[in-house]
Amino acid sequence: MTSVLWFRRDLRLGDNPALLAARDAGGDGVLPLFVLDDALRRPSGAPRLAFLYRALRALDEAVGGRLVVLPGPPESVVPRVAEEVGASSVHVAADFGPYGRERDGRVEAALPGGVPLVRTGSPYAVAPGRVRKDDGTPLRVYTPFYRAWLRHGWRAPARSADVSVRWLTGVDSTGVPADPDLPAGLRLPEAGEAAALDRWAEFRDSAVGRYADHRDRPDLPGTSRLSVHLKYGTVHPRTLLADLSGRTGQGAETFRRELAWREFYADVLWHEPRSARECLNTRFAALELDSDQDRFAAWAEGRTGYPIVDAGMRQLRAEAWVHNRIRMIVASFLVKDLHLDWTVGAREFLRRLVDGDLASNNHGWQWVAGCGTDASPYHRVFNPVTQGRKFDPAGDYVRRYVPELRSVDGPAVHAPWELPDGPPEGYPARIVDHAAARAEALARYEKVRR
DNA sequence: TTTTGAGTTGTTCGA
DNA sequence: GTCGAACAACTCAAA
Repeated sequence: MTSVLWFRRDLRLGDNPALLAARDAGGDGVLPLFVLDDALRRPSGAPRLAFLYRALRALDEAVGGRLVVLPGPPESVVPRVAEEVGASSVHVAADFGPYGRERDGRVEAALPGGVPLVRTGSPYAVAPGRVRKDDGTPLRVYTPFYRAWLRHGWRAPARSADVSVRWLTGVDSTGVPADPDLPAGLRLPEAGEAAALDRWAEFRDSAVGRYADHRDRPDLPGTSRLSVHLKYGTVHPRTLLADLSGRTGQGAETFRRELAWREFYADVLWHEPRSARECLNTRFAALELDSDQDRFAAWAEGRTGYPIVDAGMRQLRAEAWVHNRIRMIVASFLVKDLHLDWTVGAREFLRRLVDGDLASNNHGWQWVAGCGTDASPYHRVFNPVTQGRKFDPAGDYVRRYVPELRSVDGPAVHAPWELPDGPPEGYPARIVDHAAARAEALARYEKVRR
């Protein structure tokens, strides 16, 4: 008996229940497969593709160079490979995204008779759809979800790292593609399972204790930087949660809540797949939007004249990653100051971010736009200067990414138009007046409210 | 069924 | 400079 283990976004061997299922079903060997699906490759930006390819190379090494990588539509590649090796089953970690669910349905239907697509585990500690209220309906507010999620609990990590699997060969592979062209100077985090575990160990042993205090500070290295590893499954959240269990303290608790946000948004998306592309709260379809391309370009290229916004958007292009606090600030600026459609900003993020995840990204944007799970406070408009002074108190973050402002010392960098000598040469003037833009946003939201 | 309490991440104004 | 209240109701969760 042989089986196929079809990797998707679970590019690791440790704590991998689908791997154990594949091994148990395929006593004579398991064929490790990755399908280069154009439907996923096309919308992913170069940073994400490069990271994916590097994670695949690490995985290939971990399976002794036997990873079969093939381009094409999964519904033709997977059945063909299954037939070629005479597999009696195909194993995956379940995918809960709108595209993945539909794709897996197609693959399932295309497999030869008697060969099941076996879904074991998921990229989440608790699979989307499992956490429910007593009456069986899903939760739409984060805090009650978090409590129910904790009550529900999760399995201990699967001990698959040391499991010996006989990896099959004999199927031709095109191999992992070369990295796409990356923006000059872009440095990506190291990919692969070992790198993920290293990163986690470093965070767990040093920064997690300070996480509650430092996680909001873009000028400090206070966050885990694990988002990209969770995105590609080079580490499973269950592994992190197990490691945290028994740890008291605000830092561990806050980090656990952040992991739960990821699970919450995946759950929301599972129940309402349309929320990937439109407001969860349909009333906001009537919100009056602008579509000024010049303003969008100024935002995307980091020349709005608001230092913290420009620093954030330049970091996005330079590093394919941005601190969450900064994501909120630049998102708020696009939505509330420029009155542009959140979906346009969400798409730009997904294209640029190495960790871009549909559920987390698009629901995060909806939180900022006020049309997602967070019910009401539409009057919450981020002030880019106040946010800068509060979360980048010395101005170090801004100066790191905006060279034109490096001559300005201290927090004065957050409002260069107030400098006695005026703003430094070369730094753009503000494209909008925040106070006026805020009033305009409140007026537009007020109309939708009724 | 009804009622009550609560809700990640904010800003501004006036005392 | 600091602090609390107002923003504006509304929806969701749970008793």
